[in-house]
Amino acid sequence: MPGPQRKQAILKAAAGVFASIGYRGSSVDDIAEAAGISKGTFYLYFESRKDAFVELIESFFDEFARILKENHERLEHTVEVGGNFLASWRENAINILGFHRDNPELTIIVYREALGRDEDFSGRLGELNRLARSLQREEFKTMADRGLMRPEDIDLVTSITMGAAVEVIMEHILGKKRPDIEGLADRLLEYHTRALAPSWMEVDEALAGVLKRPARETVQRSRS
Amino acid sequence: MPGPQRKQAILKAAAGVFASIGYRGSSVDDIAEAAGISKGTFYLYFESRKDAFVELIESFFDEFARILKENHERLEHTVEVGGNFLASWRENAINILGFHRDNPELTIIVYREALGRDEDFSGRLGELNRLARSLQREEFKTMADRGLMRPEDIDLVTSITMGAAVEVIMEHILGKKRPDIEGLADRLLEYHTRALAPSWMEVDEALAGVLKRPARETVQRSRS
Amino acid sequence: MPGPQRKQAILKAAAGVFASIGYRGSSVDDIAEAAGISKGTFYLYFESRKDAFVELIESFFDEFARILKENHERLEHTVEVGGNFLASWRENAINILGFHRDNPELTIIVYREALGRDEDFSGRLGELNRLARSLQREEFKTMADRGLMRPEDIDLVTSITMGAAVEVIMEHILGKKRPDIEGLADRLLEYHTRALAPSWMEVDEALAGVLKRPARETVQRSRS
Amino acid sequence: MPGPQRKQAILKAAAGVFASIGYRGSSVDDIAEAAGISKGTFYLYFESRKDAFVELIESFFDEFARILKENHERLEHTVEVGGNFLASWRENAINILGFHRDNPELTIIVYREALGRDEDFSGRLGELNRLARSLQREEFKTMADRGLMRPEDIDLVTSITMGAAVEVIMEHILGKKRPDIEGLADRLLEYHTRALAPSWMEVDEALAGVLKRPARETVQRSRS
DNA sequence: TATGAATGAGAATTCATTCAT
DNA sequence: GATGAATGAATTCTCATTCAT
Repeated sequence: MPGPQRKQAILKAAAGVFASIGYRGSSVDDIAEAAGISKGTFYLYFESRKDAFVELIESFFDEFARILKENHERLEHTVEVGGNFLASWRENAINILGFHRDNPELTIIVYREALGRDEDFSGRLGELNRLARSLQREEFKTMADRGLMRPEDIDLVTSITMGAAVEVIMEHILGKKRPDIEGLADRLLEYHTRALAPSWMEVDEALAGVLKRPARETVQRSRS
Repeated sequence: MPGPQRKQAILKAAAGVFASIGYRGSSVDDIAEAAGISKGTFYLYFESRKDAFVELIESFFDEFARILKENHERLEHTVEVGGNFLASWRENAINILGFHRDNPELTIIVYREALGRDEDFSGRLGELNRLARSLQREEFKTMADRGLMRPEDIDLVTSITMGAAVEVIMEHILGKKRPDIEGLADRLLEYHTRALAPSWMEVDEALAGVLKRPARETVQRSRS
Repeated sequence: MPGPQRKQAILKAAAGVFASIGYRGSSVDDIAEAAGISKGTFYLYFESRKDAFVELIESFFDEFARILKENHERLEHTVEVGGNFLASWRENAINILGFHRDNPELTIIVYREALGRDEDFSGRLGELNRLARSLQREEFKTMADRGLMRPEDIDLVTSITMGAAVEVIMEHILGKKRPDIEGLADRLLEYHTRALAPSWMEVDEALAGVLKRPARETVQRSRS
Repeated sequence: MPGPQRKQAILKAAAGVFASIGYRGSSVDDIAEAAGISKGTFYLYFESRKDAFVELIESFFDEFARILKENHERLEHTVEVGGNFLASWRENAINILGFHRDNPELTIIVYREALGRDEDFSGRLGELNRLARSLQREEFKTMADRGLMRPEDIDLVTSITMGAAVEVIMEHILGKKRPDIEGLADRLLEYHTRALAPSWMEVDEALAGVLKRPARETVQRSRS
């Protein structure tokens, strides 16, 4: 097996091991066994167990950061030119959910293991977290400035949407064979839109033009 | 120092150690030192390092489960008798946020460390998580059945509210000297209420009667 | 066994191991076995195998440096006040030979192992070597200035006397049950005195007043 | 590159590596890299790392032993026929110093590394050492028997001259760009001659006829 | 011949747990 | 009860050596 391919194979095996028994709970032996190689071989490709872990984290980081930035630019641009920002928002959500669906093991690793405060990689992840928060915050700021959302405490709203996203990813995407990414994006978008909509906005209408699976209730003018 | 009291002192020290350097990153030496005892003494009170960790988790579990059940009963009862369910919800939120504020170290331990899947305590925590979800789900079910919220995908809404809560706790309560529990509860309640309100509900009015710090926007009937 | 005593016992065992199979050839297992303890216990008293080695080296260094300085001062003082410098020289030699006789294992370690260029302790030993050379050089300088020795290349003479001393120590002291320190000192002193005596000096007479065992030949005015 | 030539090239590279980072500190990788070959190739020419080391030692041994024997025979013959034994001695010294100057890496290896008692090559070196000592001893014996030197403890004198030689080689030849072999031989010869000269010998005169650079002091008949 | 990926035995170090005092 | 010295199993990492290509 050619070098780089073997390295990828080991990384894949390592991702599985880290995801299932955790970084701290795993040993190089576990990884070597999972990859079907000897311990010595592992060290041909990585300097240390942590090295492999960091490489996984980094690859997640790089790709995720790229997506977040693209999303950010799309949304900012859409708002700027007066386009349909809900449609942009939805697309962003789909990108993010899809990315996690496509990287289930890294997702587990990053959201579980990497929260611990290990000198080395917790810094890297704090960085990722700060990046995500700051982009998200800016987006909300932009929307709030244009009157597209209620002038809520943006920091708190950021926490709410990010926490919700993480939990939805962990519970509704990981472990599902065929997660309905679009449906989840629709529901998240609807939820946050209703929560944040300024009073002038015709939410039902706005959503109707954007969601793939239309909002459930819309009507139900009951009580009247 | 009498036995049970000493045991509590050790647990307290252990909580500090686990919260600051993690379960896997800590040693019995660290705990013993933090508690001002010798390693041998630690083993007079606990069978193992994991034992102490599990006891901390358990105590968190027990207290939190009690709160969740009380909350659940209060809300169910309020809905049943046609009382102000938003007020109940708010009270519940305050209880939960307050509990975490009062147990910052255990909160860190549970939400960070315990996510890893160690055979032993991950089971216990999964249990807690399942309990919280199922109570929350039932509450939403009750509300949805009575038309108090849009008949959303209740499982997903549960994930959203729980994820949001966890993130808010981690970001806006832990590490703050004087977290504004009531304000946070108000904002969360408002957010979820707006997101979930059925079309007949006069959200602004309903919230006005419940929130300590009134919703910001309320008016802004713009566009008209 | 009390702590410091155990530490000394381990150091003693380590000295034996290092002396017999070398620093690089030895393992912590060897030392632990020689000391009759477990590997773990070794690490209660030393940070690493190197740590134990360095401690041995340092103790050798400190004691030897002390002796060298005392010797130096004695000789310089004797020369200054016009005393019997050969007697001082002899006393110095006895001190040095005696020190090595009393520390045979450290002697082996220092003169064999420590010559290799390990980043850590070779520096320490280079220091010791430089100290010995510079003191010796100064002594020769003083003697030469006073006309007490031929104005040879002092650096080379220093190498000769030091090399001779090391070899004599290794071959005639180490491994002997009862090395005759005084006899060896006599012979070395006689050798170097004859080699270095200026032409005015009555060597036989001068030595006769200093050596314990008188020079052998002295007479043998043969041939004439 | 033809086999034997390649083997020599590898040995040369190995000598450099052993001399600079030591036998025990070096790896087969280091040697292979220095030789510009792969690790596998190394094993085509040598059975093991130690094998290469032993071969270097052996070649040093063989050549050095040859020189020592030639020297020995020359000196013995000169003495036998009543020739100028000091001139022979000087020539011997030049041969030995020159040999070490021409093989600096092997010199370092042999005098530093090989002192450690590794089962395998320490035996070989002990042999070399014993050979050198016994030849030297015999030479002194011969000289003493003829009254050419004071009847000193020959074993001790052997240690003195050998130790001096080693130190002079290490300090005044290795690391110098153009060591003055003849000058060093002169000085050593003069030193030992003065130390060992029987009372009948006119040392200054005898040396004057042999040294390239005449003895420094010679005169300075002071005091008289 | 030459290669270099793969192996695995070995060495250092850590730390949970035991137990004699 | 309390101690802390001692233990040894577990883990990381290295590197001499092998062998399929």
